[in-house]
Amino acid sequence: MASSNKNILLDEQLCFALYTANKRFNHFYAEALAPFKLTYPQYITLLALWENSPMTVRELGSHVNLDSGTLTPLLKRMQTQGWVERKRDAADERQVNISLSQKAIDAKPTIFSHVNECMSLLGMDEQTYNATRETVKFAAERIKNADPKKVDYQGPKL
Amino acid sequence: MASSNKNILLDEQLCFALYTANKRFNHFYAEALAPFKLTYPQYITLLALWENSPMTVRELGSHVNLDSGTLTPLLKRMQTQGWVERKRDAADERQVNISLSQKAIDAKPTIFSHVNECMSLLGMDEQTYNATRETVKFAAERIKNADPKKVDYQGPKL
DNA sequence: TTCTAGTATATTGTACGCAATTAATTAGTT
DNA sequence: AACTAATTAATTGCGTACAATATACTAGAA
Repeated sequence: MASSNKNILLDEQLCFALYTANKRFNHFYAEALAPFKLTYPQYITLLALWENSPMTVRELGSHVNLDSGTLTPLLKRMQTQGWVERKRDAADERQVNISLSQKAIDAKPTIFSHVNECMSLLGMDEQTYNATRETVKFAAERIKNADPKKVDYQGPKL
Repeated sequence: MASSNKNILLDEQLCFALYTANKRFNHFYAEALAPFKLTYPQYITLLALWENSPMTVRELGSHVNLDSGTLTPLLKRMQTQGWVERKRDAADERQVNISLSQKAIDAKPTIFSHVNECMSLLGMDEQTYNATRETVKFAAERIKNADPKKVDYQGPKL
């Protein structure tokens, strides 16, 4: 199987465009969420819980694509800040149920309206926004289904 | 100024699509680069250096969008692995010049052909790939120019 | 030349992100 | 009931990211 000898330039890489865009969004949300002392991963955790609370750590992780290694300390910090509550399930003590606190329930409209106002700064109309999101989702789906292990590396060991 | 009351759903957020796509790409490259024991940020550092070596830490950082807080330890690890060399500039001892090692120069074609083979697994034709990249770059540019600090938060302190 | 302002890198502290392992609990088999 | 396999969280270890600070050096003004 002949391999491509094509040159690889940083600014032409889709991965680098995504990497950069993601970091910019992180910075954007860090500022937008600063009044609430929330980080971006904490915010998407709240988004998931606002849609469905309570959830087990595993369920929550399947929504935000994070495992317990990330979620356990994150949720402990959110509990300390009063956003969520963590309770072992009485029926199945392996599970921990994560539920919204009253503070989180009350803050939802305030946070939504502030984030929506910040988002309007992007100056993207709804169609462009949706089209961009679907394009990114399409790429994400392709990446998900690609497994580099299928390409066995035969070259020298470096 | 009336703020939008629009609901915010996780799966409709562009930020979350980018966040997910970026993590998938990270995983993809982790596997693709495993034979070379390179992480993704180390790989883009090499890409920048293959285009232009040597560079100071600051110059390198402006290409990959990372500051010394990230680059200094990353470059030390890459030096330990034999990918780069770090030398204080004789003329201006504040600067540290980062240059490719012989190993990195030699490995370039091998890594390029292996990464290109892995990329072919995505099954994206060149036009789709380029269009997707430009769409993401366009969004990144918009985000860059938006400053949430311009939206002053008037609500209750949480 | 000496003081000061500016610049480049390094360090510190906090928070992810994830692979790998561990510990606790539950379910299934005999 | 006793043993085994599977499941769920928590923990550990490593590597980013980045704000804020510290340190070392250079350049410019008086």
